[in-house]
Amino acid sequence: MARRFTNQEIAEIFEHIADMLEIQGEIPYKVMAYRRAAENIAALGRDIYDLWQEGALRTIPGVGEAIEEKIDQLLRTGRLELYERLKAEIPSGLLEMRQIPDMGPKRIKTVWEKLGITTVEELEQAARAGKLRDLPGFGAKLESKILAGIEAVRRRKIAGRVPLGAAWPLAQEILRALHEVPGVQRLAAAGSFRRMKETIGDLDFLVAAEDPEAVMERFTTLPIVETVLLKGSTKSSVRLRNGLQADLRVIEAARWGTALQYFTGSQQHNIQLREHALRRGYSLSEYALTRVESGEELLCATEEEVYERLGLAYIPPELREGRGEIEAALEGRLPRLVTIEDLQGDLQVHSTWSDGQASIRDMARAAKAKGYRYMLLTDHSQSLGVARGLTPERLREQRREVESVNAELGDGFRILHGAEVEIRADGRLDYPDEVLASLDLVVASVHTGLRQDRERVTARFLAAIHHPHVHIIAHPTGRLLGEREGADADWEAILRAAAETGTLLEINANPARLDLPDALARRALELGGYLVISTDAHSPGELDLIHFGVAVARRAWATPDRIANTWPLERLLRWAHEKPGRVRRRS
DNA sequence: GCCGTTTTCGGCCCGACTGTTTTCAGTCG
Repeated sequence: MARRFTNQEIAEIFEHIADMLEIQGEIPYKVMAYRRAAENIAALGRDIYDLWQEGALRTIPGVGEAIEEKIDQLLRTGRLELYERLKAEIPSGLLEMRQIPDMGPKRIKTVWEKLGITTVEELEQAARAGKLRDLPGFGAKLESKILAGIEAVRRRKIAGRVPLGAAWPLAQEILRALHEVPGVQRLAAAGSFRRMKETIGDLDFLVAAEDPEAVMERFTTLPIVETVLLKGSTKSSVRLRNGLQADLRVIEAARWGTALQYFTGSQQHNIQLREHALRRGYSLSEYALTRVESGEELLCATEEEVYERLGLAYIPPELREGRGEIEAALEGRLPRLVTIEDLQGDLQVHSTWSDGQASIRDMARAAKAKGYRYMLLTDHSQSLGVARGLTPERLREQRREVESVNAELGDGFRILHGAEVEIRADGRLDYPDEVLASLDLVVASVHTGLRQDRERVTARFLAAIHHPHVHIIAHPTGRLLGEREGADADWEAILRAAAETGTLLEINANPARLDLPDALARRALELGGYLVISTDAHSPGELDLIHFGVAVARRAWATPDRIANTWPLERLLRWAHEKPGRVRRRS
């Protein structure tokens, strides 16, 4: 049997195919088709093998007859003829050149054909020897830019995508600085940052101002700017010291709506929106909606106007990924997305009883101050030694403190006594059933053995989900963004079992995790499941991370009703206490 | 290569900036 590919690996193969076809000079639309298919496969909430077996590959947007056949060939035989052929034809060094700024497919093809250059090293030598400048479309300036680009790539001065949480403080710093510039009328961070995507490729800022010069000047001379990549009259790009690129566009306030819409993206959403506009007789750009027939410009000062004039309900930024949101807006079936104000409590909070940094009282006061009605205390269970997990005896002692703080805080807020219980390597839980039964709510999670094989990991999760006293599965995949992949498991089976047993799946709001990922969260909802959004706070300040989790839920199209910590306490507890009945019915 | 309340063929979003150019190609988003 052919080896198993992940969705990610298959997406990468099509991405490489697109790069190689592009260098070969294939028509751009074909290249775009492979890229789009790759993007949608990477963002799939389902295992592509399941779709393959169901004969449903064509339900993936951008997958038609030809690409379906190629996926089938790959999954059946473990090889893809087209891919192997292209790899034989196109030296791999040419693909590496794509990372160098200003080296696109045409220029790569030129140096390859005219000078026989096939590696970055050869490109560097040719540039140093002044051999590039005489090529058609090249010149002395471009030659030195290419050399600088090679150097930047080598010294890893060019960052790939960074986790949203890492980009957050940088964006705030830049926003603060731009806010101080005189004459700035409106200001926003756009792009994938505004869409709250889990990783950010670059930072995009939009400013409305009378005098673009002053804003551009301030932006390009910020202390955290390493180099200015380009600076025009309405657009500047810089590379920040950490390697992240930041772009700024300045426009007049009257065009704010179209500009913000354009700059927020995503590219796929914009393409689809602009196609939709054309069908309705408008050409849409960042400047205006233009009637195609008369050339008349309609200026939109707000995004709401843009969508309204196109006959669409307003589409929140988190949904703008080209995954059906325009059709939904057209038919008036966009979900009413969950907001931070909908939340009534935080369902994963630690204290100094295990590895937290604050007392139960301090955590509870902070939670109450946020307007919550409840908080689930979830210190670690005994086997997690590194986190000073609690023995059953300590857990009983802790209950007394919970009761005393509850009495102190009075009505209107309640600390629920719970625990974050290890799902052990054999699938059993880290406390005996009678201990679990004594808790208000039980959160179960995996911290060790994430690298077990797929069948074993899946079995562990299923065992926990079918346990009558487990109510929430925390940070399910165990991934750490930019550091560690999530566990390899049959997520479809896990999400389905969770939905059937009414086991809640956590969206962990910590920006290092964001787990469940948005695609799996959306699939969980499709399967009829319910989620919670929790911070996993280890200090009072970390309760504020909740907005990252809300963003993931919104990107998963979640309505408030499907997020269990929007429920009143009584409903939440009733739901939990009904679980043993649901488990029995299913087994 | 994908896709369809203009189409199963003929379209496929729109614009800024740079450098190499006498009017535009390439890259990028």
